[in-house]
Amino acid sequence: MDAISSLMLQEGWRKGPWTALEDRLLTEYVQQHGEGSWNSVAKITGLRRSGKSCRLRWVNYLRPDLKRGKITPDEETVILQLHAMLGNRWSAIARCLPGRTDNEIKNYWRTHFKKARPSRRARAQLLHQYQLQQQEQRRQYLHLLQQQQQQQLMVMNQQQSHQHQLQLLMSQQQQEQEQQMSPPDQQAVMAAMVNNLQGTESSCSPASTAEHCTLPDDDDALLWDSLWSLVDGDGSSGGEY
DNA sequence: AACTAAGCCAACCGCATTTGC
DNA sequence: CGCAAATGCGGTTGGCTTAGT
Repeated sequence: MDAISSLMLQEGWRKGPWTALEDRLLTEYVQQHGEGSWNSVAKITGLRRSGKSCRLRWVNYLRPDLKRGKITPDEETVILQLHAMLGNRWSAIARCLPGRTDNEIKNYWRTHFKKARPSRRARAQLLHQYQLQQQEQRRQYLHLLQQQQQQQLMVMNQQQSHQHQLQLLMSQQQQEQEQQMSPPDQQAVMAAMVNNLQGTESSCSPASTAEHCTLPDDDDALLWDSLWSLVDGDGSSGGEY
């Protein structure tokens, strides 16, 4: 362990507002080493800031591509629309607004659009309403799930009967061919049948069904958000208390 | 002028996820 | 595969500024 590291461990990390010198050291570090490896900033530059703190300072304040100044009406519209769709997924919203940070958007939304904290009684009422709403939404979700499972079942049944038909045709074809047809003809017939089958299945094949009917595994929250906005109709129900 | 409340924003904290070993 | 470290994310806090009384 070098002298700087042991000193930092003894004295602990610096907190609070960043000074111009600290900003300069961090900026120079990023210019030389690129973004990332934030924990080595302190070791290399002597900054007494944690990696987390350095990353935050860079991402929210020092990055050269940041847009300064107030949020424009256009940006505000985007924020509102995306928040209605995504909820409090500030980083996802920020990715759609180049030059704006998740922190900036979060702060903007909270100061401009977040509802004032209601009274205790109002909160109790809201909680009750929310619980009822959740029950209803779960019920609707389960209903959708059932519908989806039924659809998948139908598709599987269809496939099975297609396969059965195919097997029948193939055995018939084999018998006929053994009696009269030449190999090239058989191949052509088989190809036609497979094509035919694929054509009927193309709109509801297992793969495409899975792709269209299920939602991304990695994003269960999105599933609920989507369902909620469907159920809500106006899509503006992202109540946050 | 002094005080207070509200608005605003930078920074911190804790937790979740990703990555490297 | 399991663990620790690094990174990312959303919620919260604290302090400065401004507007209102």
